[in-house]
This record gives sequence, structure tokens and C-alpha cells, in this order.
Amino acid sequence: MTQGSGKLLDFETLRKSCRRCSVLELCLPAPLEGADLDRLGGMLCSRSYTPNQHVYNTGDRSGNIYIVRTGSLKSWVTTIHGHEQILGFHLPGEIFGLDGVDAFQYQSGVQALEPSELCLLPYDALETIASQVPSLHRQLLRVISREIVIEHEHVMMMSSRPAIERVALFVQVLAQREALRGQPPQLLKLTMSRADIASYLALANETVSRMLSRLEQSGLIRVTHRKLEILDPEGLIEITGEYPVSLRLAD
Amino acid sequence: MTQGSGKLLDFETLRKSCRRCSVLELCLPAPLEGADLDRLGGMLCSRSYTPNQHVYNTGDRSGNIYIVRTGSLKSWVTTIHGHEQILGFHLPGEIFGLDGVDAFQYQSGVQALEPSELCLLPYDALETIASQVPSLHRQLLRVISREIVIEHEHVMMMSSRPAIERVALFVQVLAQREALRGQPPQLLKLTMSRADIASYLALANETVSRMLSRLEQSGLIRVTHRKLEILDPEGLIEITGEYPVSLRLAD
DNA sequence: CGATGTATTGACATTGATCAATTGGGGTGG
DNA sequence: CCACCCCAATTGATCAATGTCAATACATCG
Repeated sequence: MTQGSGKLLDFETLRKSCRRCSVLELCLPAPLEGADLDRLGGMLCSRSYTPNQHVYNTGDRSGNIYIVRTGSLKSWVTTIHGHEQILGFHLPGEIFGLDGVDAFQYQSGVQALEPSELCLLPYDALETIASQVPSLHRQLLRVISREIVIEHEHVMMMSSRPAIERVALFVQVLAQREALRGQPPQLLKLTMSRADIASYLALANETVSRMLSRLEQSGLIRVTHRKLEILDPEGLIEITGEYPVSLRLAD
Repeated sequence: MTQGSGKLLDFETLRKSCRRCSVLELCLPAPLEGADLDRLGGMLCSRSYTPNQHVYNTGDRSGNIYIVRTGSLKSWVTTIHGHEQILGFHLPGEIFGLDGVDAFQYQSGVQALEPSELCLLPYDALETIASQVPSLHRQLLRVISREIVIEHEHVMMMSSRPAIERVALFVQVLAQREALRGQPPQLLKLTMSRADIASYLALANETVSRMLSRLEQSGLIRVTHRKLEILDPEGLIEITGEYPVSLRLAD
């Protein structure tokens, strides 16, 4: 496994660290008592990654669950043809690495798309955490739950038949995920390449380009290289006529 | 939520129940002590479902994680236009219901494809279980891990470009899942309709029919209504591996 | 400022969706 | 037990949408 620059955190550092973490409310929505936070000491580890750096590769011996603190990453598998299939993008507050629990080795590869910081949770520590900090256990389950909903959203994108819908849905879901962590959802930074998006949506990258251009010509968005501005959210929703009910915010 | 015929199990019944369960080694691979099994008493609940019966619907207040004991089920979401998108099929030993943890309501619907029996795990009980039966906590994580791997396999199917690959992969993965629970993997019972398969693979159901016929004409499988026999597993692998792409991919 | 890889745009070919007709099974009632 | 019916599945013909190939424009990074 590719190693990042990591360090174990002592009690005091951790408490401060988690309290200052930008995704605290996602990772630990329930207020943890100071004592509970202390118990986490020694279990957690924070690590930084540079763009393109691998967190782990397919087949690597597993051992950790990861939660994104800052930055963004992609996970993928390589097919027999040597073709790379993107399985997901990981934004702050989101989890990955669970696919390695069952077989003791990761079933996919993960690499950073930009400078990123991750929070590591060793599998072994989870049992201890679960038994000693029950509220954290519930929070972990919630993060896993969100991850599964995101996977379902991915399926919804891939099953949208007209390519324009897939791309529009992609933009919308990305904006939603930005909003969830309190970021302005109308200005997106596409940290992944067009080819990554294309693979994620099961389209040719030329098609992704064309559809983005089409959305821009319709006045719905504005794209300049890796910056994307949503001009007309309502219009986007109209395009994705098949927008799944489950994706809409509580109403 | 639609109610099945359920009953709470006392200690003794549960112990026998779990010990006789066909998916014991999937659900609880690590041997549990008798005392641990006893502690599960009162937390677990078993329920039977008839074909087409709903376990829950999108928007239902959540509360349980489900593990399949016998039978098979499908989960789906309905789009605004009334179109049904299949998210997954659930076989014995597999888990579902996690998508309801975060928002306190299920984000999808689930219904039985045949007479099925489910094991219910209330969210609330999970914390207790985790703290009192640590080994079970780890097993739960493994079942979740398998579920995520299955979701990734689903994405791989949907991203396979030629339709024949998607269907071939579908058959292979289904056989694999049968094999995992000790069933002969060459004889499959398709409990779901062609339309369900089509939705799952993001294809038209006519295309699924055509591809199954094509696989049969090639002598790789034998399909009669809902029974599918794999005649040439190697041949299937070659199709998913080399079909049309290998002719053009020069890498 | 130049070089290399990424993104866009265009032209064409092909796959799979759509529409339509037919067959086939499983369930129900006579 | 058989016959009917209805829904599921198969098969066929056509065409639009998107993948593929190719060339150009554009950033980013050295």
C-alpha cells in the first residue's frame, strides 16, 4: 500500500483535531462528550495525500476504513482489457474502504484527485470503538448509509437512458453533495477528468464533452475547463425528467 | 410498512434457529459461544414473506436491517415518471435496509420475488449487539462489505458496453453468489422477470431476451422460462473478457 | 515560452431502443 | 382434468442515439 505522511494523534490533538474538522457534523453528527472523544485517542490517524497518490490498490491487504476530511478521491477497478472503470468519487465526510473487510483485501483502487486529507479507522479499532463509544457506532452506520445511497444514485445515473440526463444528473448530485457539507452548490470544481466522468457514467468522454456543451448552450450551466457554474438549477431538474424521488431533498 | 407474519424468538428458539439457519456461515462465520447466542435473544426476529409482498416502501419510516434467510427479493426506486428502476436482488445471506439509517426512512422499496424468510435486526439493537457481542459486530461489517462488493459488481455490469457482456456478466455473478452459499452454481433459478433483469442492467427487456437466446445458440447456457443452466462457464468468461472490445482495444 | 496531455468538435458507423406481432406458460374456473 | 385467458417472453424490422475514429484547440506544467 502506498503510504501517506501519517502520524498518530494523542488524546489532546485528536480532540482538537476532530473539533476543528470541517466534516465533524457529517462524521460525528451527535455531540460526543469530551470523555468519549478522549477514548478515540490512539485509534484514529490522519494522513495527507498528494494529487494522483494512491491510497491503496486492488488486492492490497486491507485494514482501514477511510473518511475524507478534505480534498477528493476516485476509486476504480481495472478490467481484463486494462480498461479503467470508475466506481465512485469521494468527497469530504464520505467513507470508503469497506469493500476490503470481507476478503481482507481491497477490491478496488483509490487515488487522490487533489491534495487530500484522510481520517483512518483501523478495522480492529472499530470493535473497540463500538463497544466503548456507542454513539460513534451509530454515526459510523449513518456514514455507511449515506455511502450506500450515493451508490444507488450512481446506478440511477447510469440507468438514465439519454446521455444528457446522465450528465445533468451527475451535475445535480455533485451539487447536492457539496450542499450537504455546507458548500455553495452552484459553483463546482470538477477535480476529476472528463474521462473519469465518462467512465463513471458509462459514456464515451466525447459524449460527456458534447453534453456539457449542450447544457451550456441551453444556458443551464457554465463550464470552463474544471470549473462548473450552475446557472439554472430548475432547468436542470426539468432535463432529468426521470429524476428519482429518493434523491429529492425532504419535502 | 407492510407487515409479515412475525414472531419474536426466545433464547432457546433463537439458538436453534440460528444454528439451523442455512446462511449461518455467511451471517455468523465466526463460531459464537452459546452465551453469545443467548444474548441475541429478544433482539432478533424472523419473518416470512409471500411472493410480491412488500417488505417496505420508499419513504417508510426505517428501523430495521434485514438479512435474507431463504428466498430472494428485489429492491427498486420509482422515478417521477412512474418508471421502476431495479437497484438490486437479494439472496440468502445478503443484507439490505441500510439505506434507511441516515434519513430515518428507507430510500427504496423492497419486495419478495418468491416465498422468503428474513431476519430482522433493529437499528437500536445493533448498538447493544455491538457492545455485548463484539464478534457479531465484525460479522455484520463483513456482510455489509459483501453488499458493497455486490453493488460494485452491479456497476461493472452496467458499464459493460456490449449488451451481450452485461447479460453474460449477470449470469456469472449470479452463479458466483449461488456458489458462495454452497449451492451448485451451474443451475440457476431466475426468480426475477426479464423486465427486472433488463432494468437492473439498463437494457430493454427485448434485448435481454435476445442476448439470452444468443448465449443459448452459442451453446453456453440453456434457458427455459425461469430455469437457467450454465453449460460452458469458460465460454462465458471469454465473452465477458474478449467479446468485441478486444478487437479494437490496442492496449 | 514551448511541449504534452486533456478537452472539444466533426463525420460516420453501429448498437440497441422502439414499435409491432407472435408465441408460450401458469393460473383460474368450469 | 382440461380449456381458456392473460401476462410474460420471444422474435422481427426500423431508426435514432451514441460510440468510434480523426483532427484541432486549449491548458497546464515544465
